[in-house]
Amino acid sequence: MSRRLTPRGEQRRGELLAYATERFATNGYHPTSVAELVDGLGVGKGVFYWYFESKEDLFLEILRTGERDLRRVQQEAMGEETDPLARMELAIRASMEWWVEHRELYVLIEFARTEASFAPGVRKGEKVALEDTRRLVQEAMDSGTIADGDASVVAQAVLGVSSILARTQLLAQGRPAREVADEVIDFCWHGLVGAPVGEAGARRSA
Amino acid sequence: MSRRLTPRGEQRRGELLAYATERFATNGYHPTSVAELVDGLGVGKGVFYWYFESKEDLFLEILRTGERDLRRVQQEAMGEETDPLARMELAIRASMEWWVEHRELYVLIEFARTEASFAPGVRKGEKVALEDTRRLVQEAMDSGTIADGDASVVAQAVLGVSSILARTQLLAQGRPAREVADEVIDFCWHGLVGAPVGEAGARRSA
DNA sequence: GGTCTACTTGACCGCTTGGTCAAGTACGGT
DNA sequence: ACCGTACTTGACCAAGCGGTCAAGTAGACC
Repeated sequence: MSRRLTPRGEQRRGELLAYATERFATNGYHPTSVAELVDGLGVGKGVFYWYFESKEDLFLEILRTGERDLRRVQQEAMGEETDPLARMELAIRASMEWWVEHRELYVLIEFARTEASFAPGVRKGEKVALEDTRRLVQEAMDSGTIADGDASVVAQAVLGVSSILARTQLLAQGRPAREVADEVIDFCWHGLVGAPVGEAGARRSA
Repeated sequence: MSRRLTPRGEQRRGELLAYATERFATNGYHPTSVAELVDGLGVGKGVFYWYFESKEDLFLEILRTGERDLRRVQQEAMGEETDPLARMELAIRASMEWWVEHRELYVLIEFARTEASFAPGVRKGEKVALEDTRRLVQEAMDSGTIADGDASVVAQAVLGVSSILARTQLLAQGRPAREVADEVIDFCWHGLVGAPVGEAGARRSA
């Protein structure tokens, strides 16, 4: 849309984004109508189309800002750390904290991947996340910290474990971010058979 | 619906299921209308409602039969094997072969998880899969093959790695099921740091 | 007080949707 | 040849959809 907004307008836009995020996440994108959104906020329909070009535009906006914010948080968390595995751990921990605060986004991204009109955007975002991770894995392989292999596949596996434990442990079971992050790292670092699998899933080596 | 079908009817029903699966997977559930389905098959709309109570009913049928079939294939693959880790490996390999033949189902299950009306069904199916896996992990922990920990979390992680590598390597990249299964097992067994991570991702210990 | 622009209203529109049904057709059994 | 039932047709429907817009309101700045 790219419209100049006054502070008041900015706030309305924020209300729409927040409410739509919640409705889309709990009811689904398609079953949630624009009418439902404006009624829920007690405003006229024109308000919606003042701030967004279309329902699809709104959804893309939610997706884009979410992905951007997560990446920002991860980069910030890694800070000045130079060791690749340590960087990865920091990013994973930060991600878990982030998901707790943005739980609705999980299901929205999952949905977006299943629809032809949104999938390309999601894939682009995931490509970035994969590349970020792949680079760290490759570095760790080069320095001999972890065994050689296909860095891309390994990175994908790490993302998979993070993703599924975020969904099932963090979001569904409501377990603390800290604990879940411990478990992600524990499993990714040592697997099932490998060395020190801490009983509480909390001890790591690196 | 539970209607008695002649062989001819059975075939029509199969056509509808197959075509709908393909359309839903590539175009999305909501954007694909019943009209599009019957037009695509060149039949009248009444045909659809002769075989299915509703569009939702059709979708649930696709989901249910898919999940049932995958589980059947896994159980068959494990056969008489008794070692828990070996059973797990057999199930993972069988799953990969299965996904190649039923690639459309992946995205359908993902979508179903995001919609209030379908999510409970999916969760039930996933609970079964998790319990199957958890039991194997627990057995392996009890026998000392793998280190102690929360079997449920570890099982979930294994499912996560299988799932994401199935999606990205097998379905998106089109790599052979055999190779992808190797990589799942390699990562799950040893993680990043743990012992023998084969260069080709193909050597395992157990 | 006037004016300009950011914002808001809600009736309205064209269109599509999932679903129905009275009427017909194909076909196996006798 | 005829009957019964499994199947097929497609016009039809109410409801809901995303989106528009002419008209109005509010508040910041002069």
